[in-house]
Amino acid sequence: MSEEPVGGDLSRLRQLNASAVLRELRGDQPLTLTELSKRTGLSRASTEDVARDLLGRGWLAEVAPASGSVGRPARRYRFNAGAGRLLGVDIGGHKALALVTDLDGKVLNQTRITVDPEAGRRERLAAMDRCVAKALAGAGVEAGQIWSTGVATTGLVDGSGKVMLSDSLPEWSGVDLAAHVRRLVPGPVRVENDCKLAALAETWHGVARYAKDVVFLLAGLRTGAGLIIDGKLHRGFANWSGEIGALPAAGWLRAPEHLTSWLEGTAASPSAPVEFESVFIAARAGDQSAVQAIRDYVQDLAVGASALVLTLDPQLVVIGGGFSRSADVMVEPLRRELDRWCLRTPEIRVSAFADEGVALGAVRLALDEVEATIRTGLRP
Amino acid sequence: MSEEPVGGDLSRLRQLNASAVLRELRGDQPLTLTELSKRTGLSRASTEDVARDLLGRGWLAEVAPASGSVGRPARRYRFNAGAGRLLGVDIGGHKALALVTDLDGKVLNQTRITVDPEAGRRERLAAMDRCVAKALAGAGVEAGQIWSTGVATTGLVDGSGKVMLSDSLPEWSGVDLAAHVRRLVPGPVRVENDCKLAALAETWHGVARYAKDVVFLLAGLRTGAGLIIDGKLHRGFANWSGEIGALPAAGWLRAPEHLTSWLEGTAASPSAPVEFESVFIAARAGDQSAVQAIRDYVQDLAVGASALVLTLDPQLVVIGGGFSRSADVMVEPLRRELDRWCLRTPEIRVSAFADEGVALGAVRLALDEVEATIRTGLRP
DNA sequence: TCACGTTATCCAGGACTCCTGGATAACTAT
DNA sequence: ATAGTTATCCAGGAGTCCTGGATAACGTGA
Repeated sequence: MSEEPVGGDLSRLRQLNASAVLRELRGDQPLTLTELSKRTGLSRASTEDVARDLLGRGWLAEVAPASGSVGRPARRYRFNAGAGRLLGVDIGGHKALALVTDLDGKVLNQTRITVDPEAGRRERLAAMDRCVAKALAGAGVEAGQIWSTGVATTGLVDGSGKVMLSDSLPEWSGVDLAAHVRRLVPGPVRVENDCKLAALAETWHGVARYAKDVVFLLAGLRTGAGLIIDGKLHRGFANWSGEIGALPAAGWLRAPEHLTSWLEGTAASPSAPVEFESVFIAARAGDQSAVQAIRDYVQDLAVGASALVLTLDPQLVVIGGGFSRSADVMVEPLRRELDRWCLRTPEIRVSAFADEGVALGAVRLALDEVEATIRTGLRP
Repeated sequence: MSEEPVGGDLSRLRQLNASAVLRELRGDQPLTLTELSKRTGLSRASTEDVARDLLGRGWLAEVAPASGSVGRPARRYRFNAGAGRLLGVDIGGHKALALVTDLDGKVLNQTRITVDPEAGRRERLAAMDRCVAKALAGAGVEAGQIWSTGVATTGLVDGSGKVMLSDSLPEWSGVDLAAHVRRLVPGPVRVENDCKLAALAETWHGVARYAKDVVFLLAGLRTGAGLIIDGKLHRGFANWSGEIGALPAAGWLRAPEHLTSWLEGTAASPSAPVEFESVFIAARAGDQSAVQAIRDYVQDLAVGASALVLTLDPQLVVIGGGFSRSADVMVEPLRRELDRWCLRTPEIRVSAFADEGVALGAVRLALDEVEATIRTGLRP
């Protein structure tokens, strides 16, 4: 139903076999032709032909042969991640973050610029531009070398890359991010919601690598979710998926207040997200009021999370977002709450990313675009 | 990620092109080679070759040429749905229902047997056997002619076709339905939950034909849901998807009580599901207490439904199950309730099936199995 | 050092599938 | 009848894959 493998020309067959070879080589260790041939099911001779082809086009690179085995040493190939460059941008409330990576997602440069949360559209876009320029310069990459770009933003994004609605950022609804970024870099530009991209990053290089169905919870000043279903990012009909927070019964809107009100009880102001650490630090030190605040928070979080879990029955729940650095104290209470509601409580893991997960997801989005073009014509 | 189109031999290319041709011919009207060639993108000559091949194997049938056009009349082909037979069985609390269909899902025989809700495992299985035998006889089909079989049951089903858990049917947990049915018919047998299959039937021949993301609500004495995501049935990691009713906040357990208590207020006993009609009839006639009972019911139903909708953002919500015959009086209240909670209320449709939807979904499950074998070798 | 086994690479030859383009067939319209 | 139109049939050629054999490169043991 979804993506019917379509037939066609003989060249189409070559394309399929070439992507099969590339897929095998996305694993980390280089492979010999014989190994490749076994994995793809192609004959050795054809594998050789395909590999020669891909090598000529720059998709593969040769690696020094392994020594120490009997027989003639085999040439070894690896995916040439350096063939192209990807750009991932996360434009949020307090910061702009840009990643320049290779085709494996290896970060060549990570640049962060702080942005005034009150900044208007013009100012925020300008900050993003500076951030991108700095990241490109830092990686020693011309804008023209960027193959594909992904952009993450809060709020709801339509298919063409416009921000439809954003309550948290001033003057942000309606901005055509894709068009704006297309002026900076060539190649395709895709825009997506930050929660969704954070989820995507987890299945790519994060803690959800081997799961097909994943619920990602963004736990921070905002609460949100991103869903991976059958290995793919689920968007929904109008890209509104995962917005369970809209249900008052879920309690996601009020959930963070348990933490902010605890902070207000202490001296620190909760304006900067860093300050939030203190609740978790206090809880870890045994402060009962902090423990209780976190418990209340998790209790509210868990109702919505349970709704997501009961709906989808995922293999895995990943906690990310601003609070995830301190999420070790959240996991157990969350598990207990989920046990209360869910028929089968999934595994719970904490994101290993700091705050670059969203931008990495944007890179993955950019890579999706590249891989789609692989399937329909191998360009370089 | 999910189903990577894999390459291979030249024969693999032929397979792909053959399935492309078959896919085009699953549309209702027969096509000429020229039309097929245009739709598949293949050259005319190759299309002819593929069609000749498929015709020889029995997958296609020739239709009398259309007259009245200029030029030489073209031969026309259609999918030969009569090449094989499928069996779909729905084994529920009150009845067993078996469908024998062709490869298009056209029903050749529909047989229903009533079963005592209190019947034990042995008795229920025996009733199912009788039902299947009668359906086969009624369709004039030998068991050996059945290519593939799907079975629907309440409760949760594991991957191998065992019922893991069923609260509603006595002695039903643990029964190995697949193994049992495999003694009746050759060919693959797959078992799945009834809500899920009802959802599948709607996307196949029901009111959800053109939607990729669908929430199906089973509204009856039991309340349940089946999810279609990206055109495919979503099962979840342990096949527990859609069980939002487990969340007390969703209110699905108590929802039908609003209707049963109204019925208890009247003379009729709510044991037989037919009696339920009376609430809806009364409501349609303007009985305010009945209208209120339905409103209360819908209000409880809508909370869980909203959770599903907010999670997935489907294009469409389909109402099926025992109450769906009378669902016209439910649609408007449901829409109003969903409007209260959802960011975007999807289209709401009522299933057009009576109670054979579940069995038809079982047939679709059987057909999935057949189509999978098409992609890896065209047998007959 | 050299033959030998092992493994990889290279090189036809053959089979299959698709494409192109032209010749032939069948039907309608004038 | 003849012209026009569309479908079918029939090579010939190109691309891709497979098989199997010849050659190359390396380690091992005599």
